Amino acid sequence: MSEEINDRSRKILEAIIEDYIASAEPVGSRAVTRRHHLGVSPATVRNVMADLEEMGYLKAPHTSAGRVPTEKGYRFYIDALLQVRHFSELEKERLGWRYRLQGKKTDELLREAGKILSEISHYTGLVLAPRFSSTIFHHIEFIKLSREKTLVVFVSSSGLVQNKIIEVDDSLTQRELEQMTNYLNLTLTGLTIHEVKARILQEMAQEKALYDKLMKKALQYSREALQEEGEEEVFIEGTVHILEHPEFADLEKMKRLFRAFEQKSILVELLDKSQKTQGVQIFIGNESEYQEIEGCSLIASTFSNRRGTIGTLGVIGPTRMPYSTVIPIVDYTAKLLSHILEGDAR
Amino acid sequence: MSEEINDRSRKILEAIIEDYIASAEPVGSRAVTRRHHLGVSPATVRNVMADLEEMGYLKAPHTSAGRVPTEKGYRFYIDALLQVRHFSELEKERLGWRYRLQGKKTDELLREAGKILSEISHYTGLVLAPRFSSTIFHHIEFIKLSREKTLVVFVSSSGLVQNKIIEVDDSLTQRELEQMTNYLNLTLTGLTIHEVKARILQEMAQEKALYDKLMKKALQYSREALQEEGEEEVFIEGTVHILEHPEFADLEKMKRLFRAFEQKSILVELLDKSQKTQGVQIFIGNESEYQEIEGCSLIASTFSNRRGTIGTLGVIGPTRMPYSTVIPIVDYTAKLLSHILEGDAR
DNA sequence: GTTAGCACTCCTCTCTTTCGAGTGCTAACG
DNA sequence: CGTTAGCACTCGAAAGAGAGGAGTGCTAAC
Repeated sequence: MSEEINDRSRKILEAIIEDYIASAEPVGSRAVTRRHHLGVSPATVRNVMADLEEMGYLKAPHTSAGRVPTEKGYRFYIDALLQVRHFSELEKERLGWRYRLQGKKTDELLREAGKILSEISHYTGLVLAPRFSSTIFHHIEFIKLSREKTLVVFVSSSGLVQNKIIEVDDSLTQRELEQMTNYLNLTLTGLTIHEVKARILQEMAQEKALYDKLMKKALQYSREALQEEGEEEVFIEGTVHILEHPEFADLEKMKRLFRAFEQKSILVELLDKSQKTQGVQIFIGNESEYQEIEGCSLIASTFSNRRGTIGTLGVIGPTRMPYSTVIPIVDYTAKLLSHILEGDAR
Repeated sequence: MSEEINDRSRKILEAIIEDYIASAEPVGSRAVTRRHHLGVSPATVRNVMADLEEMGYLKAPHTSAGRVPTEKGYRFYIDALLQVRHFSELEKERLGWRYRLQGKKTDELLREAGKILSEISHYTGLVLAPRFSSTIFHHIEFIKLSREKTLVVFVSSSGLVQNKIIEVDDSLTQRELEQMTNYLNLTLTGLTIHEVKARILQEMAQEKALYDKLMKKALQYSREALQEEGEEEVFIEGTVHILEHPEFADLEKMKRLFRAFEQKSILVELLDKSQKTQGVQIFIGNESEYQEIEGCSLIASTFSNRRGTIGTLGVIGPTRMPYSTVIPIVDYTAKLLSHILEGDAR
C-alpha cells in the first residue's frame, strides 16, 4: 500500500514541516501550494498528503484541519531532508560567545554556556557537567573546622572544587594533617578520580606493608570523603523561555516539564545517554520514553577536553522546533566549549 | 464615613478571609452566616461587608459576586486577627526536619531547608545564603593548576568554600606558595571576610615596612581573589508547587513569576530587606513594588549563628495563602536552622 | 439596629447556530 | 495514468442566545 517516497513527496513533506514549525498551526493543502511554488495543484498535494499520512509521517488533528508532522515525520525530516547551515567564521566572531565564555571558572563557564544556549535558541539550555569522578585529580587538602569536623577539599586539574565534611581523629595535629596531604597528593596526582578510588583501595590492601599509621589514616579519610560523591550536576538555564511557545499553553504539559526540570534525574539520564555518541544528537518526543517530556525534543552534543568526552550540553523544547537553526547553535557551543577547555591547558 | 472596626466587623472580616483562603472563591453573605455561626443574618453581614469594602478591606470582583480580601484586608488580618499556632515540641519531633538537616554541608543544608519549606507549605521555598563576605575566614589555600592559573580557595569557618582562579607569578615555587598561605592564615584567621578585606588593605598600606616581597605578593593575590566575590546565592526550591494553585492558571502571571525566579535579583533584594529585621516578616502583594511578583506574598524569617543574622529564608506564594499554617513553618525552619548553625560549633 | 423581601445585576454554563477551512471523492482533462 | 477542478461533507472555533443562579443593594417592617 505504501508508495515509496519520491522527490515530490519529499518536497511536500518538507514544506509542510517547515510551515508547521514556523506557524504552529496545522498546514492545509492550499497553504503548501501558495507558500511554496511546487507547480502542482492543491488537489495533488492532498493526494500526496494522504499518502504521507498513511505512511505515518503526518497526521490530522481532525478531519477538517490541515496536517501536522508526527514524530516519525520529524525524524525523517531531520535525517533526510534537513540541511544544517553552519556558522561561518565571521558569524562566529560576531556572536562573541568566545568572549562571554573566556576566563571563567569551570562551573561558571558551564552555566554561562547554558545561558547562551537558551538565549539564542529561545528554548531551555541544559549542560551536564563533567562527572567529578572522570575529572583528573590535582590536589587534596584537609582543613580542620572544629574538634569534630574536618573539611576535605578536592581540586581537579580543571579547577573544579569538590568538598566534604568528615570526622577526623581529633588527636591529629595540623602538622600531621599536612603530612597526610603531602603523601596523598604525591600518590594520587594525575589520576582520574575514578582511578584515585581504585588506587586508594589498592594501597589499602597493601596496608599491612604500611607501617605508617598516618598514611593508613590518610587513605581511609580520603576514601571516606570520596564515598558518596555528589551526584551529577546539571545546569538548567532559561526555563522561562520555553513558556513563550504556544505548545505550553497547556498547563498540564507545562507542569510535567517543570517537574522534570526540578527532579533533574530524567534530564541527567537523557544527557548521559547522548554522552556515548560523539556529535550532535537529537531525541524527538516519545522516542525517549519519558512521560514528563512528552512532546519535547532534545538537541544535544558532547563536549570534551584533551582526555575525551567529559560532558553534554543541549537545548530542550517542543518537538516543533526550528531544527535547522538550533542544531548549529548547539554544535558550535559544544565545539567552542571543548576548545576553551582544551586550549586553556586545563 | 468610615465606621470604626468593631468586634463584629472583625469577626466577619476574619470569616471572609479564611473562607476565601480555603476556597479561592469570592465569599458571599450567605456563606459567611452558614459556615460561621455568628448569630446574625445575611442581610446584616451584607451591611458590614459594604462598610468593609468602603474601608478598603474587601472588594467585589463584580456586582453579583461575593467579596474578596484586598491587600489591605490581608494586612489587617495578619496584623490584628491572625492567631499563629506554634508547633508543640512533640510535633516538632514528629516532623523530623532536624533529622533531615543534620550533618550536612552548609550549602546542602540550606538547599534542604528550602526543599522542606516548599514541600510542607506547598509553595516555593527560598533561602538566601549567608553573604560570603559576612562569614568568618578560616583558611586560604593556593593551588597551582597550570603555568598561568592558580586556584585560590577560601574556606569559611562554617565550611563554605569559595574559590577563584587568578594569575600568579610563575616563578614562585610551591614552597613559597605555602609560605604565603601560612602567613595569610595566620594574619587573617577569625575575621569576617569583610574584615579580611579591610585588613589586607591596611597591611598593604604598611607595605613599605614590609621588607618581604613574598608577603606583599600574598596580600596582593588574596585581594585579587576576593575582589569580585560571587554574588549572593539564593536557593529556590519547589517552583513546581506553586503551579498547583488556581491563581496561576493565568499564564501571564505565571510567566512573570518564573522570570523573577530566573533573575533572582528581585528575590535577593526582597529577602535582603527582611534581613534587617528579626523574626518572621510578611510582604503582601504590591506592598513590594515589584511587578514581577504582583499578587504574591512572601513570608520570610532570618536565621543566624552566634555572630548574628546571616541569612533569610521564606516561602513565596499567592497572596491568598494560609498564613496561619505557613507562618509557623517558616518560623520553625528558621529557628531550627539557626540552632543547627550555632550548636554545630561552626 | 436588625432583618426579611424583592428587584436587579451580571457571571457562568449550555445549547445552537453560523462560518470557514480543509478534506476525500468523483469525474473530467491532457 | 497522473493531475486537476468541483463539490458535498465534516468538524472545530467563534458568536450568540437563553436559562439559571448567586449575590447584591435597597426598602420597609420589626
